[in-house]
Amino acid sequence: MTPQEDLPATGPPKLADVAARAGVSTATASRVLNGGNRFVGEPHRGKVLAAAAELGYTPNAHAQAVARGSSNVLGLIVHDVTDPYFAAIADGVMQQCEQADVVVMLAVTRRNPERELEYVSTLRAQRARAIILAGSRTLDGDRTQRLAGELQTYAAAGGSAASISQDRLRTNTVLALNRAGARDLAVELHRLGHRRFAILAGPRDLVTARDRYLGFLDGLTACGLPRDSVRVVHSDFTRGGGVTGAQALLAEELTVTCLFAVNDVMAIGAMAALRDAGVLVPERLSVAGFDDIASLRDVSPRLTTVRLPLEDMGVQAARMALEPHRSGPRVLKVRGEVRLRDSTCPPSRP
Amino acid sequence: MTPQEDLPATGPPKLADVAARAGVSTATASRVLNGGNRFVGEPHRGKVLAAAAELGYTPNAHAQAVARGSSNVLGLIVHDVTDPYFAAIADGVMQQCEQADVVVMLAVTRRNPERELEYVSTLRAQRARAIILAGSRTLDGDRTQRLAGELQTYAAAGGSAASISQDRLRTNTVLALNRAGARDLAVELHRLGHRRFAILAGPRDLVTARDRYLGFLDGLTACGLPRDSVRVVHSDFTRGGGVTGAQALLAEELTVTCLFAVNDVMAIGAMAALRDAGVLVPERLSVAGFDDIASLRDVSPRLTTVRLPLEDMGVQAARMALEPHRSGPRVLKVRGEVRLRDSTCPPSRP
DNA sequence: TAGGATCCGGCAAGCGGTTTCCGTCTTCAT
DNA sequence: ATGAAGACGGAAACCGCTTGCCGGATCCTA
Repeated sequence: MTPQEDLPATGPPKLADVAARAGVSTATASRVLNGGNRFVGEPHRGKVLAAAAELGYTPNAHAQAVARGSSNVLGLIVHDVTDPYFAAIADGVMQQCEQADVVVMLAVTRRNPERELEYVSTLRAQRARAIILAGSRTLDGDRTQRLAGELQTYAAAGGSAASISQDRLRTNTVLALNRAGARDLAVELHRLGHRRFAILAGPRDLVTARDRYLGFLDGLTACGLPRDSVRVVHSDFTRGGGVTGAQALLAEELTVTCLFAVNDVMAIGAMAALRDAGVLVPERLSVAGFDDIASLRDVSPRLTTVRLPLEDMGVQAARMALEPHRSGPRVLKVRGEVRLRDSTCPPSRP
Repeated sequence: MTPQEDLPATGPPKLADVAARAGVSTATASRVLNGGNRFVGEPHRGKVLAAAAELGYTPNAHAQAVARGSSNVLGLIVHDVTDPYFAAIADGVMQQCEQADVVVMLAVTRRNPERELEYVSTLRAQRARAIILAGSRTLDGDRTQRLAGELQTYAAAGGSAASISQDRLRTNTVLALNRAGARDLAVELHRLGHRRFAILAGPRDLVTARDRYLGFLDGLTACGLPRDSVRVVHSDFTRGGGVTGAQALLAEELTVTCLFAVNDVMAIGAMAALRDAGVLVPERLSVAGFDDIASLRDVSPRLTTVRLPLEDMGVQAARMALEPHRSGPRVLKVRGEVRLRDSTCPPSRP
């Protein structure tokens, strides 16, 4: 219990210190403490273990990484940890990593694509065993190409990657079928009797937002509604975006009966704005979101949405990324399920 | 844009490759690419940069860490990322780290104290530049001592740590004045007219829970209420704990007019249970929480709570941990502010 | 009892960088 | 012209750990 007693305060004890104290070579010490394959005879073995304990020795993971030529770090890049969507995914990823005895480095881009690129580079520098990118791609083809390129060289160098969202990066992907999910939702909402819709479509250049938006439109046109009868508002992909989007809608004469926000946090923001404006949900206006984030449990009215198994998507992505190398990139498609809840009902004035 | 063309696919390019291609020594290459202090003449400098770009060179952070004897990784240990409390703290920490050009490794304990210990060890192995522990200590003195010990040796080896919660680890701490905050809240609630209280006190051995619980009791007794007039229920420190705690309360004859849950997520769980049971909040029962997590914005009725500047606490902890070494551990106290909102009102049946 | 197989430690050569120290070449004042 | 002072590049010694290879001891078999 009394660590480093004879070290002259010169940083943490090293393997050599342990070896010296145990009266063996560093090779032997290394073998008993970390090396897996070879056995070491009992007299030595015990001494090394004792010495290590007395010194409070912890191997230098960096040194091990360089000596072994591999590390057990997985990099996870998300846009925003405080967003329950990413929190759920991160949770799944970390669960899987814990099982695989891998530690995760978390990077937060704050929705800045440039920073995403930077972080990939940083993680490459860490020689991360795998990199997972959660979060939608943008329509910026140039940047996507650069990112795909980074990932390609990373893969060429033995790393393995996975992305959660779109399969535009030529790498393993957990692909959410956003378009199909949104289409299903539109059909259900139409079946409920709605004919006049507004969409909080999120940013124009965010692929996830766009897919959901277009999918919803698909659904409506499939039901025979004219495409231009739908009121579309673009705003941020965040709660704040939901608020401002709803406010924009409220500023004009409100003739729609149903509002679709392309993700739950936007829907939540919208509902807050509607509440402030005294618009009743769902009586006056039905609202639906997308994702089914956990915090939905506690918003009222309970939000109609399309459920995505977020945590599991994180698990799957981690599994793909950690799995021994396969030939080509794999794509795992996950389909959302419509969950009709209290925030939607048949329109009052048909 | 055509990476590694002449390497025989032998992993990522190394400094030596760059140096060779540029026709200089590795020393020179190192100096232009990473070394900060010495200048390199233009002819060489340009060639090295070009070679590095052509090869797609990224320095091996592990090798750098071992050579330099230091790394730029900060370890952050939280109980649960999906809990908005920790998400907010993590967000603050990461903001600060980004500024300091430090990457963060996130570890999640799932509220298992043993795992906390493990992770400290792992982070020690990573030679993390700093370690931040967010999350309450337990009453388990033995374990706390072991943890403090780990941190001590870590500090002795040049690391610096910070904790967010209690100052029981003999290290830098952002200390939430839980007891005082809870006391203030109790006084306000008493002032509102409440005389019969129930407390969802969380786990018995969690210091944060205990402090808030005792503080609340302090406040009530200061107002002249007998300590044993208060109904106390112990359950998990989570939303689920709030649900079960409230259910336990509902199972008996409910005579209290006000319910205090020692954190917001528990309060939210409790409100859900109450809603399911048809108990109106606040008309029939006032409910209050603690923390003021961000997701409170969207629960209704809006929850009365004690506001803690979570994100800022994360920032401060990171700042402390990253700041050049000072003599002793610092303790930064932060006091919560009572926020009276819609979930509490004067009792109907006094 | 010889001879090979088997074990088990240690030596030392890396892993991919950084940095000290030294030598050469300028530059500039005297 | 000459010596001192810089400036700048390279050789090589690390950083802390792993691991291939070697050799001495022990064990087994014939």
